[in-house]
Amino acid sequence: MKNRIVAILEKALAACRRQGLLTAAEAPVIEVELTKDPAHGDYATNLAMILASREKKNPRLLAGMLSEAIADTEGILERIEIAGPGFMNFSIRTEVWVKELTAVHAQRERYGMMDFGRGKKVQVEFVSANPTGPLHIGHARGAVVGDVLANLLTAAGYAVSREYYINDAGNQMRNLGRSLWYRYREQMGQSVEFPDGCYRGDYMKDLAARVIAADGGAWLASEEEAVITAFTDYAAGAILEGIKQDLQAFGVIFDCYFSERDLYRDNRVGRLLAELQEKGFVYREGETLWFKTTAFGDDKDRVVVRQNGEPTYFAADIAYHANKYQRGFDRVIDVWGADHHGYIPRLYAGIQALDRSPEDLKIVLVQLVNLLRDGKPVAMSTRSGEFVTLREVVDEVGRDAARYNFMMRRSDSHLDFDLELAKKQSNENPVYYVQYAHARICSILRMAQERGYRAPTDGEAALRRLKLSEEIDLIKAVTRFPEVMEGSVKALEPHRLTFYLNDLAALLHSYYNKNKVLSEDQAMSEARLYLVESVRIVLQNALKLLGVSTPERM
RNA sequence: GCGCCCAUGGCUCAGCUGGAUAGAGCGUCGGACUACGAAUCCGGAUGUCGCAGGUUCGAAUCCUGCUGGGCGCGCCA
Repeated sequence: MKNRIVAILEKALAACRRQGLLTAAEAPVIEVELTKDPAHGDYATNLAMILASREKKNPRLLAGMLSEAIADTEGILERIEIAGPGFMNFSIRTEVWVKELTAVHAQRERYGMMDFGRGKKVQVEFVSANPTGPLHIGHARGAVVGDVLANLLTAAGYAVSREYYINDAGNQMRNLGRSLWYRYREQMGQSVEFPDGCYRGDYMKDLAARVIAADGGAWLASEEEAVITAFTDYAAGAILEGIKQDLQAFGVIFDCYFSERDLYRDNRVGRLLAELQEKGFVYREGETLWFKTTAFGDDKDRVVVRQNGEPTYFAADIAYHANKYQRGFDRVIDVWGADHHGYIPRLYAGIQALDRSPEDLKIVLVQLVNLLRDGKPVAMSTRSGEFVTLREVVDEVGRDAARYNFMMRRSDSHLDFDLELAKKQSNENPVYYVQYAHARICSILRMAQERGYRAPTDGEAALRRLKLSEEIDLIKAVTRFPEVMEGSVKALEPHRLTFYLNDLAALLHSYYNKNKVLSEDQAMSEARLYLVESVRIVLQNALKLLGVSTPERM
């Protein structure tokens, strides 16, 4: 609908320019928005005020001129009003709103889906937690953000791949193997002192027990270095397997798990560094290799190969991103914890040295979750083993409530997650408000079937009965869905969906309480069935994108 | 010290990239079930959009400077 107004305005604008009524060199971008106040009609544009400054003319006069030039060939406009400093307010005819619903019914589960992605390959990389322990509640937020972003991009017509980067090549991995080694010895009856940096959670005890169950004390006889290497692989593999299962229970399924070790396997890191050195972005200082990130706006240059000859994490990350583009992704989205923000300029420098545009990389920052229990902060640390796992959250709060909760704030704002509150208040959780609206409609549909009522199939005649202001408001909300989708995808802001859903559910509940859908008047009932069914379709489509279920009964 | 993010009713947060009288939820006060489901609805109260300037027809939104909070500044990952 918005686009139709824009199109009408474009024609009017062009007409005015042809007639020499407008003289400025370039035509402005036309912006049309939904009005907040019904007194301002349905849509409004500030076009005349934008023109006013360019043309040096009175905005209200310009608005009048544009209004004269408008040719409403489709007959969708009830009236145009000029208001305030020069707004043009458009009121859409009621029948036109009602007719919009036919698109919802025609497209059903495709309603709101778009194709502007044009099949371009996009990769969303998220979670990417080191396999040193189970995922905890902090990872859960990133998991949902990444997953829903991927859903949104898919819905916009992109070819999306979900990827998990496994940082399995650093010192942390070695610590993991060593931690298991100490636990193992402890359980074999030796007295051990755990060095700093060890992972001490219960899951390590379980792993040690599994090793003992399989091999007994056989490892005690082996040389320590060899044991640690073997234990590292074993622990990382087992933990990663657990992570995959936890993610699956949370409704998150990756297309690809990419191992950092693979980057070293055929010397991709080394070859990449050589290439960058050739291009002049890498220089040597003694044994150390530096990347000239300052050439791309970073504060200082960064080391890519240490004095001891080992490449840094950063070096591997450049190689990793080079690899992403080599795999044909036109656009790469990384979802990171906000504590990594200082790393952003570095990575942008990296991809630009590879001749990629900064446009090809988008980093979405997710603020860490502030975990509370009864209002008091809970300290979390993977190493000490004190944390609430993703699995526990899913089991206790439920998948739907957990996912919806994480989607209720912009990803870059802090999020308090109170465990007791989430559990205790599960019945008052906003997710149920939305799901209840869906279940309610399903209930009406069941009742309608019993009475032998059917929503009209093409139904334009029958739909003329929908003319209450609550009905038009509901239709407006329903048909706004594609616009919400588009904005949400383009801004990479999935939280907009939950706010929209809340609005839509509120209108539905309000309408339900005020007006009976099913009555003695069959034609009226059927028209209203058509309306609530369209609400249901949109609720379902949006909830599906969030990975939240749509119960027919609750 | 330098950099990034944040500051909006009592609390938690939106505010569609500069629009008209700043909105929700929770909480609070008062109402609505012989009803298609009360996990719902209806109504009331609550604001110097951190402070001070600036940009313009117009600022919660953009710029500058303060104040207060979070995070980051490794040849860790």
